Amino acid sequence: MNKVKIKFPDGNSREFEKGITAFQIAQSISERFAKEVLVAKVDGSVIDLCGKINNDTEIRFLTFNDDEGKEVYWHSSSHLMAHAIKSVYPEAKFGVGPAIDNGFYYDFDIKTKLSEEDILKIENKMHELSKENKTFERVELSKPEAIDFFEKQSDEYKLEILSELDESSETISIYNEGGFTDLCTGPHLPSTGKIKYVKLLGVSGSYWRGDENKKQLQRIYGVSFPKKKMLDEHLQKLEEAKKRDHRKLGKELDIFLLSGNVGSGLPIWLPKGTILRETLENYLREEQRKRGYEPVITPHIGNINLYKTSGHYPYYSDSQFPPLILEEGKDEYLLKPMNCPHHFQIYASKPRSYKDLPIRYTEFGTVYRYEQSGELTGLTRVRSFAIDDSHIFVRQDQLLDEICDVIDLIKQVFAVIGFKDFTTILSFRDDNTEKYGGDIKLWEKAQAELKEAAKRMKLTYVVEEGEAAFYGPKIDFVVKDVIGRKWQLGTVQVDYVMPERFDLEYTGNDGQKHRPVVIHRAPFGSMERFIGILIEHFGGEFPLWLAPTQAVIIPVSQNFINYSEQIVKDLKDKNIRVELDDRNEKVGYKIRDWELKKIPYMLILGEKEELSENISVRQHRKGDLGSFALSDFIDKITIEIKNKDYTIN
RNA sequence: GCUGACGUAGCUCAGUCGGUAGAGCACAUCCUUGGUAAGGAUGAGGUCACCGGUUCAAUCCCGGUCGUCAGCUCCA
Repeated sequence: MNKVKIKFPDGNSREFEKGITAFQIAQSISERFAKEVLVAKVDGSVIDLCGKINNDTEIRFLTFNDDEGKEVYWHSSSHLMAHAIKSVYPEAKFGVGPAIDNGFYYDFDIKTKLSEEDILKIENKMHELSKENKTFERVELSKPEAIDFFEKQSDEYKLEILSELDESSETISIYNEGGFTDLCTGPHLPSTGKIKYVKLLGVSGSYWRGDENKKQLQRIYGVSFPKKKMLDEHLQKLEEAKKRDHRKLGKELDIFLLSGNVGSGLPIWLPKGTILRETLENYLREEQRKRGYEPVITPHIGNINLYKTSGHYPYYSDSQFPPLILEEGKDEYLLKPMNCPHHFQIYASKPRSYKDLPIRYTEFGTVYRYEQSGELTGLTRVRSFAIDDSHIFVRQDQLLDEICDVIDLIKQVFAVIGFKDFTTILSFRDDNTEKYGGDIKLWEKAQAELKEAAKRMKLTYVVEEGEAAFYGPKIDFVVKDVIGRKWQLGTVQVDYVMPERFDLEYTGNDGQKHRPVVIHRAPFGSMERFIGILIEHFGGEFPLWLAPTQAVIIPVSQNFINYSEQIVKDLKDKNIRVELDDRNEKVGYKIRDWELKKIPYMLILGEKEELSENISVRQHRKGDLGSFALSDFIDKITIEIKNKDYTIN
């Protein structure tokens, strides 16, 4: 047979000469289409366009609009960047350079510490190389040939990767474009000329193989596009995102303060931020009350022995503030890094019956962790934070239902806020037994139960092994911040280990002592991180129920301050959070000011309003809504607050 | 913690190739009493992050510390 039958995504098929390249097939569709095409997908795997087709198959052509097409585009861009680096710094040795969610990076080892100007030089070089439009050529080698090749270049990192490849199961391939060769499985773009608009975004250090004991290489991040408009839009999006950054908005809207005089990573809640936080806390308190939780309050420090029992100390001493030592070895305290040991003391303070369970203690408990200085960012990673914590003590037969109820609560919290873009991760143990406490059989049980609960609650989740806490597996709810960093918010953790360590028990209906299981859970995760993300989620335009200031009264002139004060009083009586702007300024000036502060409603009061005993309402972003009777306005916003509406009209 | 960058008024930033600094906004006072995104005038505000060194002289150069930012690592 000299023909191959090719099936296309639209269901049609055609015959071609055997050995035809994917590119030629694309050309047969149209020259213009062939120009757009980057790679082809054949029988489920992505291949180079120069790949020959020798069997009957299905083919799909991928362009930059396909995720897999983008990935190849950015991967090839990273090769081109490496090429550019190599031509500016010939001694450069390369680590890895993959495509990532929004672009690509490459890790490499050179003596020069790169500056912004150096990056620009590399970027310009990339444009030059792209214009040469060299083809990417794939060459397959045996392992010894490949080792020989990279030894000649004394490319130690590539050799390390090679040494770990299994030659019997993997084809070793290298790609060459314009004299630059890299170890790579591909696939790649047909040629470098496809990479048209490149922006290198920054340089930083990164440990070889992600291991802090290994050498630190330099990493350049970049992004590239086939059209200028796409690059411009991307850069514009990055700029827009910066405006929503909670660190910027937190300052502008007087939500929180980070002061070096207090200490880094120790946020201070300003009056406006405190309203926001307490509103969220009260909402959760009310939900928890309905679900049978009991609030408790515990101290911020605890005897160090508590943490020796729990196993947190000394294994995590690196990430704790050092102990307060009153008498060496006898009287030492720790700023609490978590609330659980305190809550366990409450449980253990008297005998418990199986009839008492589940017991659900809850506390907005502030904990202190000595996070590495380089990790601190705004409110999302801090050294003191309040966990909306709860420890639920259950019997084995209650565990699954209880986990489901907790998931239900977390889902409800996220829905009320309007978080839709989150991922759920089942964090399980891996084979590294040293990292985890307790009996492996109990772990397997706990993991199975979490999985079962996730299924029952219809969560779409991924399993990540090795991400569990040392005392048990967990379900984490993860969201991204404005610059794409992922943060864990809500969490549910199943714990068979701590009850053992603290010797917790209850009397069963058989008269025997039994061990309860503990669920650690936090829907917000921490108030700090949650509100950090919340600020970015709303871009500072909080829904009415959360807005620290819900309405501002603006008298048209000083003559209407009396009337305004009367309206302020009426609104305050109805628990509306209202401010009076009695500054000696024009209306337009004040409106602009409060629009920038993103205040939901402004009430403009002048002669017209005073005579008719009405108010004029202006809504943030929407403008003038016209004249209302005060009582109608109060009714309207009371409903809006009660419903916790979050849609910005 | 590591690599790199940065730190000037409350905020956003300019500036000094070494001779102790400037704008806009905000703030205060006065004029103005104005109707849906900036009315006018005047004024006050800075140990140029901190500590050392070099120098006749340091905000500027050098070293250290602290803080911030990006990334890595870590995150009970």
